[in-house]
Amino acid sequence: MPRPSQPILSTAIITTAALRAVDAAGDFTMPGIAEKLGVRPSSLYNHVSGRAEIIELMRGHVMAEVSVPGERDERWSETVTRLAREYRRSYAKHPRLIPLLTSQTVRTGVAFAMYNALAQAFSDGGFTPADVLAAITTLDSFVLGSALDLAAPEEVWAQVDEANDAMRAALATSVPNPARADTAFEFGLQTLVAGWLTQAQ
Amino acid sequence: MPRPSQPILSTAIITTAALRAVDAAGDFTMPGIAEKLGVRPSSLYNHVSGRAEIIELMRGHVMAEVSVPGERDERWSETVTRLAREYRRSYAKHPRLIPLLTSQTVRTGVAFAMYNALAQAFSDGGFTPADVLAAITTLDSFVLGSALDLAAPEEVWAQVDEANDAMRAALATSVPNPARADTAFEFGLQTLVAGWLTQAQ
DNA sequence: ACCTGAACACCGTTCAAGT
DNA sequence: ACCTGAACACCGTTCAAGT
Repeated sequence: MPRPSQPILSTAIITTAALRAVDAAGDFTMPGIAEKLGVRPSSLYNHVSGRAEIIELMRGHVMAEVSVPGERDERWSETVTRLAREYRRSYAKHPRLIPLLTSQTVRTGVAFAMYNALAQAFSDGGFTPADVLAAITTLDSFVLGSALDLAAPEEVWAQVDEANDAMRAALATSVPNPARADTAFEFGLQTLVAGWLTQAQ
Repeated sequence: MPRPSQPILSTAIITTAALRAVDAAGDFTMPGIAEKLGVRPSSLYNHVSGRAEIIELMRGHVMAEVSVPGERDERWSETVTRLAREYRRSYAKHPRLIPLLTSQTVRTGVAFAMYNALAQAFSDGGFTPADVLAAITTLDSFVLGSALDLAAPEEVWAQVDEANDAMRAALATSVPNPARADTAFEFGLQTLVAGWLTQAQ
């Protein structure tokens, strides 16, 4: 059947298949998702330009899940906190995707609604435009780094024999992922917000 | 010449060649570095188990450049600041390597001296063991995320037409990488330290 | 111990051929 | 417009053969 009357593929279908493969195996291949979709690898090129575009489609899919709240009656720092949690939560749904996204950082499209909301919040907090940009970048780095932590294996903090007393005590408190990663993210977010509140006076 | 009396290769030589390729092209291949070294791809396997080990060797090379200071007469927060800068500086030497390191986060070996020093500093600051672990994880996420930012292309903050007023003003302050990334890192580090000082009372 | 040469399975991508 | 089949260049890895 060279060409069905009804198209079998679409960018959405390809994106979903690729995301499923990444969730399951940590990576995807063109032949792999083609097989899952009952199609030949070359068929994919009728809908996407190549592997790179599929990665960008997955990035867009994740970003589209970030819901940016409208105006609310709350302090700017509470807005930042909520946006940060929401941002990270969308990454957390597909932890193994994050490493694939890091080879090319792109801040465009859907995500811009969130950047705008963050800019407004920091601006409300009294930050100068230059500091607004720096603060957003900080949050971005922190959220991305934290998301990478989610995909990390259990034994990230091994090598206890090399630890000093302070580090050994810290390691003794550790619990399995993703609970540890969650706790660490919340603590770090509190640190950042406390810092911004200080900087904003 | 099937086998020279003096070995041509070593893990160090292979690591350096791979690092050079990553710096230049953002990636490396087995045939690629073999050619640079005037050798056949299969020869590499006499010294490394494969591509994955070469990546770990590069990680080790970068981590080995992190110099951890001995005891000094300074506040714990100053120790943390200095370690964070040093940590990030070692990453910054090979920005394009960072994406290759993110598919598998490992905190072992050489880096442990730094983690120990950080644990001691936060412990001196009065943090509980659980919070020490969280604080180190926060710093780790932030430094890694910031390092990724270094490898980002210039037009990371494009799409100005979608920006609201606050975001537009922030973008107007932007300067080329890596100056922007440097500024953002320093601002973020100040935020974190201010936050930790607040949390530590 | 260490480099070579040949081989294998696999990948991403292209493109003319079909409907 | 969209799927197929064949083809290409390339990759990572293995392994017997050489010294």
